[in-house]
Amino acid sequence: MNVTGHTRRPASIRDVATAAGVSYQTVSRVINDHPSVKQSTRERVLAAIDELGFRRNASALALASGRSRAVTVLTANTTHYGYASILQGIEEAARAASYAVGIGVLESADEAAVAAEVERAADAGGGLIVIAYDPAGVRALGAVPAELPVVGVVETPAGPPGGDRPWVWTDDREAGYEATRHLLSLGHETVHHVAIPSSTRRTSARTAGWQQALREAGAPEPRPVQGRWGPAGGHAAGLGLAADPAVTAILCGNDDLAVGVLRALHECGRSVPGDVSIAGFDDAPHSAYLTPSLTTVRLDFTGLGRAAFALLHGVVEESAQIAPHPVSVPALVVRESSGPPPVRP
Amino acid sequence: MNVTGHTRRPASIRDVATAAGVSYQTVSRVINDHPSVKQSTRERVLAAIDELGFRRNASALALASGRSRAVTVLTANTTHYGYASILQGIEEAARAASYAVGIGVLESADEAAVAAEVERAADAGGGLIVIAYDPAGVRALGAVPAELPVVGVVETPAGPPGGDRPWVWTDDREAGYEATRHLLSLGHETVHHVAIPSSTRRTSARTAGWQQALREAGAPEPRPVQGRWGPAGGHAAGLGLAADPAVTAILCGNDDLAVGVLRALHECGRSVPGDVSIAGFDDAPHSAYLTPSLTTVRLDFTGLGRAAFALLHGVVEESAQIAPHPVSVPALVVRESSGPPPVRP
DNA sequence: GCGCCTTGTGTGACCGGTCACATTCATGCC
DNA sequence: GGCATGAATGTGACCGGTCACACAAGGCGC
Repeated sequence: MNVTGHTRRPASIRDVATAAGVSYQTVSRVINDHPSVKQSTRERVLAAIDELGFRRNASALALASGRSRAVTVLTANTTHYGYASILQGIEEAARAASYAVGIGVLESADEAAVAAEVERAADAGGGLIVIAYDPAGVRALGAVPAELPVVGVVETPAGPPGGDRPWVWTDDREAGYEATRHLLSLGHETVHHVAIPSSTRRTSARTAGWQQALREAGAPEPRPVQGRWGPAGGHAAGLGLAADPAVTAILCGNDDLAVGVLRALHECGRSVPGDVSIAGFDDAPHSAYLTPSLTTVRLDFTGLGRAAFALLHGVVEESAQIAPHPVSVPALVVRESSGPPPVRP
Repeated sequence: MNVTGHTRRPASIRDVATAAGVSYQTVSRVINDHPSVKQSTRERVLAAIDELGFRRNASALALASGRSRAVTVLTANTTHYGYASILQGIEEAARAASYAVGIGVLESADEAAVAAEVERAADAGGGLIVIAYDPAGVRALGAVPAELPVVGVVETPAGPPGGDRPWVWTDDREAGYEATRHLLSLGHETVHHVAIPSSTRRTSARTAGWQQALREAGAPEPRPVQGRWGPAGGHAAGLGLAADPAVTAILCGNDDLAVGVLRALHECGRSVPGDVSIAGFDDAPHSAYLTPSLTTVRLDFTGLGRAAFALLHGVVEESAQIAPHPVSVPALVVRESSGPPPVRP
């Protein structure tokens, strides 16, 4: 609450200049740490800056200098663990490079809605990072005008999504493969699968890895159950699988789904891992503390976010280029929820 | 990929103007939907805009018009359910008002670090929303220069945090009170408490509500166990409580902590709710699907975020003012994890 | 004692928009 | 027919910075 009551407009460098008895250019030199300013002058200007509460106008800076030092993240979700962690990684790296971080949520995968959101993000200026793990994200990545600097966080590097845009990725296919191999190695005849909503109309990379492992092992390939996001989706899908006594192992598209599946099995009186083994993806913070604790595949989302920013930074600043490769190998974490199948009667 | 190879600077309204054979002001009128532009002219300009891929420069717009239509959210965390949900609510409301949303993470509560982050956020222009649920956030709210438009999302409206800034809040104290009353009403002699890290040096509002309920009921007041964030913190705290046979009811500062406490009790062979009852806060998505499902207090974080933005919007645009009151009443959700205490031998 | 470089400072144009005002032309009214 | 009115468009200044360049004063070599 200032005493004057009405909000006066903030001080500009010219205000500071007159207050300090110098030209605006000298003020500009001071705030930019230009060497050739006399010490006494510098102090006078700094005093004026402090007194007037001068704050450099970001818009004017961006307009005049051309560089915006901003990145906007487009994502379909901000609350799911994986998405939130990627965002966190991006923010970390951006902060270190003193970039501003903006977010835009793709609430619907609808063509027009996505286009509008991309437009908004583009208007914000600066670079773009699009999390293209789902249809909305993939569509958004495709809708980004060609002249804008953009990096995609994608599920699979090959294939149409992303076009010729730079991208980063985690090896979700490998993760799915590893997890499935683990379950098969315990003696399960096959592994059922509750899939996350996929980025393409076909199947997610995780699902593809699962399929590959089954095929290599010569195991039967049950049809994957399409889950919605979140524990509720897992629960719904799990109720169906729990009713089938032939199901002894379930690979869940992420840990959230796994929570729902665990609950569904519990409700149907099937024990984990006694009757059914469960594995998830992501190693969310609570997964280790569930009962039973969850076997899962850990993916370095935060590192992925950092890599995405680093890549964008390289593109925008046209300096060091970073090779777009998987930033980390997925790590299988075996816990209580997976074990050998029940002995056949 | 444009054929020229080198990135040419984006088209401005003057480029569009010459291409369409009109003045730059006419272009400005077209992009602002000014009524008095001849239909044929408008079409000509729109065609030129389309052809040149013109995009209105956000910085120039903000600089010239004064209005920035941006809000920066300062928060200590983006992944915890409550924080993430508030952010989601803010984004939703901001998107509806076509505001850009920026985020700044307060990684440390250290005075200098917080000040630097506030500075960065202020530089970004536009309004600020500070989530002041923790020491870093409270400190940040206090460090915001007086002349900047800011709204705090606070734990308790009274008291020093926030100063005379506008704020929104959820009635965490009431939530703590309700949950404790519920547990007492089941017949527990008293309720133990694992607290979330508090916003002040004293106790969180949730803890205060718990205390009040115990006092009113004349129940003994055990010292609250200070937990860190997340399931790991809950687990550590839970191991201590699980060892004490006198403990029959535990109120956890949030659902994440509750997951850890549940696990700790399980490891110590104490059943829930048979031996010990558990309640949490927040009603996180997975809480309903845990085994046992978690009794908790639901708080409308998304609505809180929307309200925070609405308030800021009112402050910035100096139009409709919204009364800063609790946006929703906390709702107790009773599930499997709470029940009567075990019968004394 | 003159030119020359260095240090310190100021001036004008510019970034890409908006705003206030001026101008042109067609129309309606008396 | 003269004039006010309104629609359609253009001109100049301005927002708050940066950049390129000009310029004054002092130190140094010759």
